[in-house]
Amino acid sequence: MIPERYNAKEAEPKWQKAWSDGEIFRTRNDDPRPKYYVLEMFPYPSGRIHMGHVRNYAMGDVVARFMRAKGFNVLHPMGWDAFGLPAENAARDRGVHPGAWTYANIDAMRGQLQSMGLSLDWSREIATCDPAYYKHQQRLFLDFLKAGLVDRRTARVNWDPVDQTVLANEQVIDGRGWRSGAPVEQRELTQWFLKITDYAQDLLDALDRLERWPEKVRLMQKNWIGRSEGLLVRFALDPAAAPAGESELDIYTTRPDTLFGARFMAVAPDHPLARAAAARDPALAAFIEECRRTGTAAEAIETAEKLGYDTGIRALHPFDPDWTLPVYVANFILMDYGTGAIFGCPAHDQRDLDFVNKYGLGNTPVVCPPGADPATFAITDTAYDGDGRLINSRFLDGMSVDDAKEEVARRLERETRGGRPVAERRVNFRLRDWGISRQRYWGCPIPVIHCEDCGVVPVPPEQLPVVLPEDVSFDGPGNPLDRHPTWTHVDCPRCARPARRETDTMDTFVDSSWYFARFTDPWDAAAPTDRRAVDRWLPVDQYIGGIEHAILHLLYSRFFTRAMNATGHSGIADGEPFAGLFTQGMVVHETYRAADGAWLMPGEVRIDQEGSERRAYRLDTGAPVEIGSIEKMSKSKKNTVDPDDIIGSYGADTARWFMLSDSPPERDVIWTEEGVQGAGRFVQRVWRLVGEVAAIEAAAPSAPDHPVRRAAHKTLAAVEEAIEALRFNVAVARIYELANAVQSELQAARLDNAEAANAAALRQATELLVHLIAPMMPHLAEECWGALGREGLVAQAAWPAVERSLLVENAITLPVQVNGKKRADVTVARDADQAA
RNA sequence: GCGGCCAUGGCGGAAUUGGUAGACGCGCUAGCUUGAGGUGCUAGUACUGCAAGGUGUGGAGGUUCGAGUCCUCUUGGCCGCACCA
Repeated sequence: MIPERYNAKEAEPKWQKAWSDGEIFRTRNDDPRPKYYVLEMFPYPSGRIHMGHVRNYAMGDVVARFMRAKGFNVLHPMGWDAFGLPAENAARDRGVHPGAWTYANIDAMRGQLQSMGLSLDWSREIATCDPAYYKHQQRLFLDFLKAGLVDRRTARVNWDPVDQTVLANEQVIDGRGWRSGAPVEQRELTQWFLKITDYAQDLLDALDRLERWPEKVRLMQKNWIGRSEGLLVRFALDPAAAPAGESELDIYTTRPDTLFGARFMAVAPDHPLARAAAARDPALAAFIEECRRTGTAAEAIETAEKLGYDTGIRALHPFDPDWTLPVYVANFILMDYGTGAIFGCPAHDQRDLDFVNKYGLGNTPVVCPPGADPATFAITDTAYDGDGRLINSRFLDGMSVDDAKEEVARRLERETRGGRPVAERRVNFRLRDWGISRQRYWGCPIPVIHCEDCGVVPVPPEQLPVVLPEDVSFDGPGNPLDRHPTWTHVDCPRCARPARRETDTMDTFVDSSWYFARFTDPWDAAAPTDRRAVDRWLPVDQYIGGIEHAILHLLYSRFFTRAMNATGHSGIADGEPFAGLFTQGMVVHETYRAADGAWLMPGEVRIDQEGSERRAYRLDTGAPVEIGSIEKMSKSKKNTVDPDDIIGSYGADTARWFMLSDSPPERDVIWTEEGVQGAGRFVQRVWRLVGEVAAIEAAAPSAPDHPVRRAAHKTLAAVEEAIEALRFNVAVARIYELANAVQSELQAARLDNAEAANAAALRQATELLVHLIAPMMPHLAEECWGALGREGLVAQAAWPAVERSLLVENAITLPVQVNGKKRADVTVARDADQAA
């Protein structure tokens, strides 16, 4: 006897236990079936999962369960991106050790994920803060060091004054720290770098081959790598005014064609020539100091005037030694792009034009736009950067921009000064090396030792891991490791004399740059990876996560797999970690605001539908509440919904189903109470249908081409296609259609007094329906599977095969159009040969 | 400023990729049923019109027998980068 209502609260833990007891999601590396690796970005253990996680993991689980049913050996693991600053903040604010805080959070979140019924192989669980994990990361670091992929150098770095740490360029957003939001300062520090620029060209080229990546992400990475082709030109300096030892100024330009439009030279405030000149000119030194203070914040840059200081140094034009150009130090020249120096051509570069207009240096147009009169063409406030014919440029006159570029390059390449060519063609990248030093405690220690005599000495591999000390205090500012009384003191592995441990830890993005590789054999204690496992499993076939990692994590990981290939830790084809990438949209929700302006949580308001009007009232006082805009769920706007509450009241299947329905997965999904209720109604409707179908006696075999069988197989084909394309909302809609078809047929059958052929067809269609919902609502599917009298677990059942013959209609209805308007339908019988 | 994406009913969206626009869900309307745990069922729901019909995928053109889909221009919204020489 089947109870009337489906009880998710009882059913879900029951099936979760059945899956777990049967170890049916445990993946073996020696399984001979074709592999499929599906991975969702692992979470930071903040303490609670949020709806974004539910959406992300629901999608991944559909793919995992579907591919498993399709006969693949599916790897679907989960872990924790467990190092990071919030743990230290918790330690400081609440006096709990970062490790204890982190592991408590992991335990809580693991329980939440398990309540979602995800088909994860928990035996492969890893946490990046576990010495058993970061030990291997330290090993990778040492091997990268040996291979020349690590650099230690003094560099001007982004310093976050609030978090008291260095940030990578990628972690500075609009001139502010990505976590603290504080304006970033520039500081000179000795830092560890991973030489991602070694792979700039390859990282760029391979993007074109990542066909299953969103175009948007590929483009963002392309722009971030920022390749340009140009000319490095060595300008001679007028010896009369040059500082001692300085005879040349190297500039990089992508517009050598405009060389005859040059009006000035400019160098960055940090440029060696600027420093040399400042040494003999206190006013210049003061100007440079002023530039430094302006900072790099977006607002500062936008409002900043172009400022320059004439050093008195003069550069000689490469085509005319009698033509001298003043050398300025200018605040808008970046030291870390090109050579940190430019030649200014005001007529064809807006920044240069702004600059000359301020300092009265004038301009000479050298490119005449098509249609303009070369005799009268003049530039005043707007630089012209388009195509055209060269003018005022001696031997270049009349040439196109491209021809002129080529001509200048050809001539200057041939000329030499001091045994070197005056110019060289250069490919330049915007991408900088990845600074990984962080002055924090809760991160992976960089495994090197500083010895006064031997310099920087790597920790011998057999001494790994360098484990974080437990007894640290978070009272003072800066890095607690620096203040540790004993941990820093260590003997030099080379000369055995007292030495000092490196106290910088690695950027947490290092941790997440190879975890997907570790999942392939997380038990290996001897090495970061087992070559057979990692080469077999990687690349990840389908990676799913948020667009916010379009550059940071996804670029670093692409670098890491290349570096691992180079150091023998992997042999991944093309060096690419993720063959397929999907970036899912956010979960958004209405906001509610009380009369006093305070935000209210969804649980604090009651929504009334008054005709077509929706009105909100406070639950406690009944006072009217303003319904605000729909925004990303956030604590500050209080428009969050707790997954625990939803799973507790509706069940995980309802939450999963709603997350997958409604919006296309790459777009934002609006979480609504009505929508969840709709999903909950469907759960009950499926259960009722299954119950009624199961109760009907199927006396005779089904007519093979019964309409409901036809509908079921059409749906099967459509859902399969939709899941493969990750179009879960379409798959959901097709399943609704099938449920409607089954329900109609059931009613028809009841009216016919349960005609036998219908009953068998109905049963088959209903079984297909259960197969179809299984990847999305796995618990309900198991319950229905049993109710239909099927043995075993639907989670282990093979995906049904589409009967192709049922997809072809015997009769075709054709619209008859006249002048593009439908005027009639004509139904014709399909040719029997074609129908087969 | 540069680059990209998007635009379809009251809402989220679908459209076999150039072939009946609005599937499916939400909401709403009417009726029946149920009556204490998120009911169920039936019918309707792009706009306009009593109807036949007409109009309709942000706007304007174009290609085509046929355009939500392709091309050109344009408007609005969202996102990324941004003194990159």
